[in-house]
Amino acid sequence: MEEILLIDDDVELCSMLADYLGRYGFHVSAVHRGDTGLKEAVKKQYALILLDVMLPGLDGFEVLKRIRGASSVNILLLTARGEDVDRIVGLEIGADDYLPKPFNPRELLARMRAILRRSSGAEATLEPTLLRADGLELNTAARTVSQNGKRIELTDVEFALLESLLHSPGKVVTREELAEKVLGREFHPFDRSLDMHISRLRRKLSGSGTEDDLVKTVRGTGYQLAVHSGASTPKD
Amino acid sequence: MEEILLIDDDVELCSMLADYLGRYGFHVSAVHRGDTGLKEAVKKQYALILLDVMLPGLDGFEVLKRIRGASSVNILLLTARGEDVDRIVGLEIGADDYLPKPFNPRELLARMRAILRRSSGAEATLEPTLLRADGLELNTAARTVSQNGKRIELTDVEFALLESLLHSPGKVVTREELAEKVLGREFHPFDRSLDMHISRLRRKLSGSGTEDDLVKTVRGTGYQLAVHSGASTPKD
DNA sequence: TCCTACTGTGACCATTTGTTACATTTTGCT
DNA sequence: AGCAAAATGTAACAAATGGTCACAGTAGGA
Repeated sequence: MEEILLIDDDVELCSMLADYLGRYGFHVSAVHRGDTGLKEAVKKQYALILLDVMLPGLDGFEVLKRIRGASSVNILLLTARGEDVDRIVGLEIGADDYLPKPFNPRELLARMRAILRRSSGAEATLEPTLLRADGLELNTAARTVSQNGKRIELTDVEFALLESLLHSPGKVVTREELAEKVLGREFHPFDRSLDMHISRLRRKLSGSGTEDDLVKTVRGTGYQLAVHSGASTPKD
Repeated sequence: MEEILLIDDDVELCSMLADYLGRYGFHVSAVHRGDTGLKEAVKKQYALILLDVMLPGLDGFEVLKRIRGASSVNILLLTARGEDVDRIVGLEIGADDYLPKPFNPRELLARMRAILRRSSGAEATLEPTLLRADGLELNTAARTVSQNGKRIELTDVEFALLESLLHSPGKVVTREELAEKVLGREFHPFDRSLDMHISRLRRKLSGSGTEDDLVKTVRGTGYQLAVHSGASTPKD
């Protein structure tokens, strides 16, 4: 059931829409003031917000702007009586679409679906690419790494290295594999640069006092990310 | 070569625009009266009609209405006075877009292209195409960008650059790709202009203090737009 | 015409990455 | 155990890569 927030001071319209949209699989929460609407909009994660322009408490445009400052939730603007100026400004401020009042509920439904279709498609690119193990967290989308909540700055090679290790925590990753994935070239027995990068990575990760070292060497084979706490991401 | 019909009584403006647009691959036919404009509009199939509102012979709105009666050709309205009334009425009658005079030829070009793009594609609505991530919002229809609700002014190259990155937030885009899409040429290893544009773009985006920089460098490969607040990753 | 904004280029600098050399550890052998 | 060879760790330096300043060229607008 998709959660919809309806911000409109017309109580009767609200209940009518809640009823209508309810029949099509939407759950509508309605508030009738701009300020409370804004609060609600940022508090909860709605699939879509229907926002009227003429509002008591806080103007609809203002609400729109402030929501946009905090979130990229879908917003469909409802403009009071044919005021097309509103449409224009609304679109430029960042509404996903607009609908002039009075509107046909059917058309509203169609537009809502269009917006949701678009955004669900786009969402596929926003995969939550988090790799975790043992207090380590690597976010490939944000390209950040933190250890026990503390941010760690890594260079690109170090990042790729940790990413490869974190892909299968506890498993040994061969030098050959690492060379290919991290350095993008074949491994040569006398190439020491991998060792260097491991060394640098270790220095940046805390708990590098010989024992408890997160990155363990497997002599003759490769490296492995030590896993102490059982909580990890089963990826294979 | 796209055929454009320009209906405007300002002869000088007409020749200036014909010249300007000609340089961008449009062929502009100009007429200076409403009635002759109407005739021309229905006689031939134009890709787009630029229609001034204040016209001798026949009022611009009237022309618009009558053209619409016979054809669904693209129409961009040029409003003489900045009076919003014009805009409103124009859109309600059925113009695809409007542009208040005096306008920047560049903006006209951008809007013309937007209309043509829309009409050649499937949709013919006024829906904006919004690309978002992490407080950033890029509106390809209005050609605007804002960050956390605040408008940001970008040059064409910067806009194209951000657009390319925003197409796949959190993913690395190679230099080769960017060079082709943004600069329209092949990437040459010693070409530093991409770097410059990235640099300039970063400066305009807030949060450019090394860390949490929205535009991340992936050494040896390209760039990536960092996504921190994945809309799909609720922390609780 | 001048003025302005945008784009591209060369130069210079900081950071990252690779290499060499040497220290240290491990392993195998006697 | 003692020793040598092999593997790994790391410091120091060199090379590559990217960031940005400053300037030049260009195009558009006044």
